[in-house]
Amino acid sequence: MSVPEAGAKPPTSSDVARLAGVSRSTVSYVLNSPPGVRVSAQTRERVMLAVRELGYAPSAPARSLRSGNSDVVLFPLPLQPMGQLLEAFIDELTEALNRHELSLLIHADRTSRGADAARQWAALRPLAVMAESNRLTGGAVDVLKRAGVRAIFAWGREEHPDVPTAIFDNRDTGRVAVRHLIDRGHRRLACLVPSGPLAFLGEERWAGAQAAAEDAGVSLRRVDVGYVREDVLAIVRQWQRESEPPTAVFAGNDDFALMIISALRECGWSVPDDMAVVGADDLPFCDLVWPRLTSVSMHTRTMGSGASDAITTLIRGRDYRPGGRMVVHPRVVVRESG
Amino acid sequence: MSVPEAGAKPPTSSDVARLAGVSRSTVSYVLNSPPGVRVSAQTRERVMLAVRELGYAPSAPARSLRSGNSDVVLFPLPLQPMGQLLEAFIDELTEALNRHELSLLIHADRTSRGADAARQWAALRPLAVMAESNRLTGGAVDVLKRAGVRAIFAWGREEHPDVPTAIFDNRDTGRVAVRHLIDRGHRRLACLVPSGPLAFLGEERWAGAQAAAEDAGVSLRRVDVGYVREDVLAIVRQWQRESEPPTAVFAGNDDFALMIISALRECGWSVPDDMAVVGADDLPFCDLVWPRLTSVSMHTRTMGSGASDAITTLIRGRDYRPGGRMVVHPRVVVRESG
DNA sequence: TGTAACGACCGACACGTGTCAGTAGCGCAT
DNA sequence: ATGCGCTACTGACACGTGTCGGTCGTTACA
Repeated sequence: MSVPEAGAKPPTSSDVARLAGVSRSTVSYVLNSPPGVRVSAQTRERVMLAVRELGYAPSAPARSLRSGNSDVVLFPLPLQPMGQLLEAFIDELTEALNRHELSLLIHADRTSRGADAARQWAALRPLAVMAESNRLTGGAVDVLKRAGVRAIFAWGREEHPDVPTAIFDNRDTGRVAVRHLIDRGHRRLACLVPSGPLAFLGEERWAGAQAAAEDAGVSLRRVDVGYVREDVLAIVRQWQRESEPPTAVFAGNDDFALMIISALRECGWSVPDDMAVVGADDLPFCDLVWPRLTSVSMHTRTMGSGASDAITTLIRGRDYRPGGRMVVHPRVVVRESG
Repeated sequence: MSVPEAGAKPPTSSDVARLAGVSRSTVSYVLNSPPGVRVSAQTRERVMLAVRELGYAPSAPARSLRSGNSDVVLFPLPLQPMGQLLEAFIDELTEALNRHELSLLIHADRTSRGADAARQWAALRPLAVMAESNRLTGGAVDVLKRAGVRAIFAWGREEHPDVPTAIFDNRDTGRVAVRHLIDRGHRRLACLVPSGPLAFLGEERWAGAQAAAEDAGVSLRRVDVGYVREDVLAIVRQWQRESEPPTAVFAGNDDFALMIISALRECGWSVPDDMAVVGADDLPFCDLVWPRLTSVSMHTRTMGSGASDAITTLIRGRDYRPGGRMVVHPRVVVRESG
């Protein structure tokens, strides 16, 4: 067994056939064992031996050229903004797909969208594509369908008009958070709306929070705030000067919940007695701080396997029926802070 | 322009050629414009029009079958444990590779390793593979080399014997943290060693911390601790009963730093006056809490572009020379907590 | 008028695989 | 002796692409 050089030419099934003293077709039959084909035990063994000897791996490009598509589920992912939230989702999706002999491929590019992006994705001839909803615009779906992609899914905050969408509706997040606080008896509420790269998240959560407050006839004030500690401290100082400050705050996300709790204690207020605080995202540290942080969780893990089911169904049976609407229902994980 | 069905057969360059009234070769020349080939402007335009009309995207499998390899840099990634730390690294790597017309593909499978895994990766015929060091065992490297992979890299905590490795040495992390505390004048130190899924990280950081303390002749105690809040509280209570408790603690990671700061204040101690605290990983919340959290940062972003440079160098020029050793030097980001 | 050079395009091949149709060998019933 | 069915295998084709060599028409020059 000679030492291979990097960049060498890969061994082909012809090499294996030659070494095993059989035809190339036989090699293919041994490796794929299609229904209704018999190969004698000793031939099979000779082939497998040659495979191992050469370190042969069938060329995925060639197979998918031949078969028309691959075993790839493509997940174009902008890693930047959604990192923590999507991790469990991807994790579960991966495992579920692996169980079906499919492999998840995460294509990490953040730049392209629309038809251009679709052409890039289509070039890989994947079985399925699960893309962010707002990147599937301007004919992107058509390009993918034309390219033979069997299942097209969207995920994100907006439902896609033509494609089943896994909806992370952040209005719901705001809604359940505020409803929880109202159920706890609070009547004067505040909602932090963070600026910065994830501002859109804050806006949506605010919208849901506002709706919930209106429904219940409870006062809710909007507080815009930058992603720095001093802003949060200023807000608390302001509240301290008021005669009727809020008694509970939905912080918009866990980072801000952490900040505002720190700020409150810095100013001598206690949580949750003087002020209840609810975060969102259910990050790991929610369980690790004093007081433990009540937060809104999207059980994205469950959703991962759900998405996998949908994908495999669409791939196997070929009735492609848009309109399935998977909504992630957020729920409040009640801890000590509110 | 008819409505395409999902699962349709993708258009080929022959379709484009037919529609444009030229030969297939001409289509290929228009799309790739190889050196020394001329195509008239009007022909070119007719072809491009047909391309758009059909939504044609050249089949990546077919191209890489023809050319022998793809434009893919494969990154087999177990998303689970390293999430936050790797995010910036991947982010930067993606952008750097995109600049070279290469695309990063993250293959999310956690199960396989060694030669089996290598065969799976090799099947894609990628240009380069950047895998976790401890998965490149048992002939995996040979399989990849045999499969024509031009550049093989490892990343992780151990240097790979045969392959350039990007080393995240967590002993260094412990070392710089403790050295920082010593420089600040502390002489009685503690180091938290977390249990749980990331225990190995804690062990390495502890090893480095211990070495730094020994070098300086300073006392450092090891404190094993579970990933729950109560353990941390118990530790602080224990310290309060001692006559000469530590004056500074390296918490092992940012989560524990957060916990121990909370616990300390719960018990009436102030940070950093009564106890200095240093975390590690430099998570986003370090800047958002009171007091701001001093932490050890690995500037993985820089490393991403470094890795990209190495990869492209190895791919373009074909002199493959193992032994390059990229070490990520951690550095202390000094804030208020210690 | 002959021919050389050149621009613009085309035909044919190879890449590695899966699979269909076919064949050689053999036992067995007619 | 002939035909049939079965096992175990092989030969040949198609998948979609990039590229080499070749051809056809036009222009330039002697």
